Amino acid sequence: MVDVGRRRWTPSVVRVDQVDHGSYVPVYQQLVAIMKKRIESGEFPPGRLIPSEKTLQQEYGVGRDTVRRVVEILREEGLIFTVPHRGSYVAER
Amino acid sequence: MVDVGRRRWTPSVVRVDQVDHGSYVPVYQQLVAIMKKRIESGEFPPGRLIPSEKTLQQEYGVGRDTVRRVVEILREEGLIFTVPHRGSYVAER
DNA sequence: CCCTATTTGTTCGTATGTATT
DNA sequence: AAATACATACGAACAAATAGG
Repeated sequence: MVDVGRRRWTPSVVRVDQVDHGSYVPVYQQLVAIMKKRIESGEFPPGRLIPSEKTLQQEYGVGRDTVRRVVEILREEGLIFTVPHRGSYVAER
Repeated sequence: MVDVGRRRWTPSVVRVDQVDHGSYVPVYQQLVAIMKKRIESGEFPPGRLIPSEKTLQQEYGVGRDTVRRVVEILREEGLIFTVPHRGSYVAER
């Protein structure tokens, strides 16, 4: 449970396994957090392909712009590496 | 473009045109002037693609809003023409 | 060799939010 | 109020590389 901020009503705390379009926190930042969790949880071990951009778009109901930004950030932080036209793999350790 | 001298092997010129965010002149107007100069100098001859919006954003450290306005002005003045999903080309003169 | 599907790369189109001057 | 400017976010179109049959 993480406080992602909200606009009008309560919880003030929500699950972060889905994106909240009404949050003050940008969608791409929420998705970065989600993907980090999925990677660190071991769901995607080192060497494993993460879902394609298209899959991620559908899974989270976000645009490609957003997904590509998320992937770019994960890559910059060294969590994954991308092979053009093949996909993005989880980096070692 | 300014002669910075002190170099045997040419370019002999270096781009010093950068946007001044502290100026009273709006950033978009500064960038319009810069791009006009780049086009008229022959850096981008007729038929040549000018840098993409994203590239321009990065090169000059400005927002997309600003870049799009610049491109729109150059287009209205007939210096370039834009092909959707391809880019903007320098017009024949 | 060819055809097709998948996937990332790149670009412009459009709209909204936020802040500052 | 209006202009300026950056950030976020969704679409759409097409290219190019890859893999498989």
